Amino acid sequence: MSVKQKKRGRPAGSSKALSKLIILQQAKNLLAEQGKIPTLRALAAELNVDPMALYHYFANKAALLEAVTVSLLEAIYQPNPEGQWQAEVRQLCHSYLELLSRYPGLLETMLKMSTDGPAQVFIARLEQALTPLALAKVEFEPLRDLLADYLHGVALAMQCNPGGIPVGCVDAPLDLIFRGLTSR
Amino acid sequence: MSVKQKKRGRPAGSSKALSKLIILQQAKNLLAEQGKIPTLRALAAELNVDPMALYHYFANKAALLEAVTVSLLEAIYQPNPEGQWQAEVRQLCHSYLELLSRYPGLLETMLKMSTDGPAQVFIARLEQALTPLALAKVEFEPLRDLLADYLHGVALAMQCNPGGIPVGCVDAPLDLIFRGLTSR
DNA sequence: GAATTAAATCTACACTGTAGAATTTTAATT
DNA sequence: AATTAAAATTCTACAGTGTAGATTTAATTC
Repeated sequence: MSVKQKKRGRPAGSSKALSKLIILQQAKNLLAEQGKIPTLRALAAELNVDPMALYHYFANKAALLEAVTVSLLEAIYQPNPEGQWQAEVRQLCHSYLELLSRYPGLLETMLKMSTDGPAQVFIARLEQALTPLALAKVEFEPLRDLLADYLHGVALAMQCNPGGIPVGCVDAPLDLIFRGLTSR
Repeated sequence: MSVKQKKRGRPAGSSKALSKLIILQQAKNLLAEQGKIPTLRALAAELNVDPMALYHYFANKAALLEAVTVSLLEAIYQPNPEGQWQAEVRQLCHSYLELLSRYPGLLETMLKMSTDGPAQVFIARLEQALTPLALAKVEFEPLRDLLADYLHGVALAMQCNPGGIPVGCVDAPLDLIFRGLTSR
């Protein structure tokens, strides 16, 4: 009887073993704990469930990771539109980077997603932070692209070099960007 | 005799089937053709050789990819230190991006490498292009970090969204950076 | 000529995502 | 109440991945 064989089929009573929420929560835990995307088998083991059970809730692994990404990205810093814009942007960037580095794989998942919803979250928050500047579209867009891609590059470096790069590394480059912005 | 069984053991005469160079060349071809890192089996098949033969020349797949990376990065644009620095930097960035997007996987391989030789190539060329500005160290370093990580972010976006992003997308953000640089 | 090294193949393993079928329970329909 | 359908789960199995280890053959060295 070495390995306990679990009973097959739908569980009795109202004791559903799983739910999207539970799966996502555990996936986030493992992602943060192990610093890398868990395998479906590892995730299922943690949930005490057969790996294939996950497919009842998500079409495939990519869909699961996208759901994790959407859910996590809501948590980035919400800037105060009436604050000091430079400090607000800085805090937003730090928050974004902390998230992307605490949950490796988020970045690639986000960039590969068909819906750009998650990517828009950062951009929307950036607009909030920059409200005081009242930038025109042609001024805002290059800044947005520069900032987003720069942070993605830093996040990628962080996740290729775990623990070796602090989020503060963006401060001097951010100053450089700000300088180009204030000297219009 | 459906499948032809190749003769085992060291080949006769001076007809060595493989060499580091041949492997690297074919790896680059497949990388560019298929737009993704080939499997060792695919690479070996293209070379008409057993997959394990590759391990005679490289310790593992990562080592092979690192060799590809080192070899390819030499090819980026060599700026003229006496040219117009803005145009030189722009051309360097375009060249760097074209390389990173033509050979997906290069970026991650480079960032994960222990030796930072390959990453230094871009930085050295950037210094060349910026010679006319005679920047102090404290001015150069933020610029270097900003530019490198920004380009890596763009390259990542390109490789997550194949064919959808032209290298020219960096032009406006580059102008923004240049502005912060000329207004010292 | 014997021993060593070089260059290759073969076999086999653990790990991955996941397709497809079987099983058990609950809900819906007749 | 009986039947049918749907939901929630497990089991089995497969193809694809990198690669460890043993084996084979030929060239080189002593």
